[in-house]
Amino acid sequence: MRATVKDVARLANVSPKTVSNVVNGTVPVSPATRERVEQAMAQLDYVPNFSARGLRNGRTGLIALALPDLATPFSAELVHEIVEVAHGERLAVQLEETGNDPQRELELLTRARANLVDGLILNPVALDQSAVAPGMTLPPAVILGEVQQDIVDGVGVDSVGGARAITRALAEGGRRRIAILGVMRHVDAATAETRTRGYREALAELGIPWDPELEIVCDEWQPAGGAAALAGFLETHEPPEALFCFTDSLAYGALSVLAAAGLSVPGDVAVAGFDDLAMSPYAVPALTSVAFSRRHIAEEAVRLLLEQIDDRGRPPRQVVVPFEIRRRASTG
Amino acid sequence: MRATVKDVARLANVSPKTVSNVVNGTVPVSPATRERVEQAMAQLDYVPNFSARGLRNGRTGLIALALPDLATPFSAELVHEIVEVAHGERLAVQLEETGNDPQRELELLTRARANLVDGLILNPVALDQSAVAPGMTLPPAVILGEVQQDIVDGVGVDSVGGARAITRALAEGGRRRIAILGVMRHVDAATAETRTRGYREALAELGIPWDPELEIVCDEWQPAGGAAALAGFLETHEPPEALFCFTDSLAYGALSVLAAAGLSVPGDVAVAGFDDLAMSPYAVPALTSVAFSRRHIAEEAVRLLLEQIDDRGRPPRQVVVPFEIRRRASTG
DNA sequence: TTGAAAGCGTTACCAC
DNA sequence: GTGGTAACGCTTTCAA
Repeated sequence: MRATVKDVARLANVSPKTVSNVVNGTVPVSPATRERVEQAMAQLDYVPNFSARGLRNGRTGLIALALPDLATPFSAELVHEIVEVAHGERLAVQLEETGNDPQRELELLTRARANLVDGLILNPVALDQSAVAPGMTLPPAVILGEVQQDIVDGVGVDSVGGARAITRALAEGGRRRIAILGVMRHVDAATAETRTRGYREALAELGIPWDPELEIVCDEWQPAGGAAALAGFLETHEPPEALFCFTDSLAYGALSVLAAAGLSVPGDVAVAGFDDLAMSPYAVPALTSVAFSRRHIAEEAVRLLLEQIDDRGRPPRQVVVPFEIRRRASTG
Repeated sequence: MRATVKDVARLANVSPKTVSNVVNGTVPVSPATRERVEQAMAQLDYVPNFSARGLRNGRTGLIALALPDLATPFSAELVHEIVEVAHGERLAVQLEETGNDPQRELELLTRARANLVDGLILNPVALDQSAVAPGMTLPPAVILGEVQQDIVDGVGVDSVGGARAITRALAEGGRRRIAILGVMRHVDAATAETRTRGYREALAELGIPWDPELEIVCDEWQPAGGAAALAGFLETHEPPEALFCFTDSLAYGALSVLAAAGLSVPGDVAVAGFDDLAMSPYAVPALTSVAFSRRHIAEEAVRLLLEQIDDRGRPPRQVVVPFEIRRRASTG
């Protein structure tokens, strides 16, 4: 059986309260007592019971991270940073997968495993504003991605700006037939919308007429989905001069299809992505992308969450992290 | 303030125990009572307090998953499957990152956050047998990867067999100068050792003399590490006819370097990996790899863990999941 | 600076 | 089938 505060207290000849004081370090304890208690803890291999602590003071030291698809490289990079940052704040991270299901997203946000986790970092895909009624009491939560919920804290990239900048970068070599890959039809995805908007704004600024044919639909933002969508496009259309893929994962699929079709990148088609995944410099050819710091996002998200936990009802706040274009071989 | 069993009981005119019975469904409850209680729960938006439940019955419904590096695509695929399988067993997953630190691995395994999680799935890199003394009482734990701990449950692939099979596959076209990428020098990594062993066994079977020069050292199993190691090799050696990379991530780095060096794959060098990541079919060229089911691993790991939780002290068990060679363009 | 007692929300045990 | 009571391990009063 595992040792409890009582066991430690008995062995150290103190009261349970004193043991607690030593463990938590809030109240000063005399060095001699502290020494005795610490020795007793070591001897009994004492580990605090987090359930009991959580029950007593309403905090578990656990936060939940909910992402639509955990299997992607992007999720991995984000999870990694959030776990690391949370660890630095002595928080553990519990993982949830929402699978693009708005119902599941909403459920987490409202009911939550409300009493197991202190707060929630959520990357919703299809959660729309109206779902969260203003009256509801929400758990401390931070939304990742496009800012659409002004009721909750949010952290996101400037998707419109990034899309505009990368579209302009693709146009630099004089290319004007610029396509995008990743427009969503069946899902109401804010990220796809904002990136489309940035693309269109760039076209307007460049004086390039908008051609709806060049907005390639792809509901699955994975290499397989991107490959299938682009392959379908090439069956009925001339290749574009440039292609902006809404994520690097989509771009990998695109590069694969272009290589198979005997089209050279960037000779025939310049290709760019968004996210700048860790492996994008090692794509063939190395992929130009819109980069932003996952660490930065993680830090802001955890910080905002802790602020909310400490001060419920503080007004919601939005943070936008900056992006940067990384030019590599895929755009020449 | 959040509703408790007492609030629900009062509203439904029953005792707290009855509410508990309804929630847990172990003891039969009359339909009428059940109806009243469920209505009261809905009305009060009742959510059970997991800390209290955990304190009371010694189970939290949380398991920990500890991986060396969460940022890799492989981790993402594994995490995804384990979270899904655990979810099916009504378990939540808490994530830990060990960063190849044996100290951290050992700490998790022995002390653990012992009272917050019911069990632990651990993918150790450098944990050696001797670290875990036979006398220690360990929490329920399952080790992922090479079977080296016969004190604990384990789930792994047949790394030796996979490495041998892929080496033989690389030799099929008559190639005899076959190199490997991913041998570890600074880390005592079981996976690297077993894959090296499989490679050497295949060479012996094929009658190909062993050349230590062709065992390329690379301590970092990422595209960047693989690229750097292979680039260094090519500076002082002729290119091999075939290259077995110990993971697909390493292979991505290798493909990138070979393309930059103007070497064709598979024309000049056939390349194969291990893991068969989701994006490997979309590498340029599509990557041949040793495949195994992450889902299978997840199912076995969670199953073994649950068995242990239900029956502490049952003798440790080892599971080996099968592999399969997936031939793609990178080997012709 | 330390001790005693109460209570967090839940469920197991035992009565009815 | 249902209700009381006690206990899980911890921390927060309040006293000394």
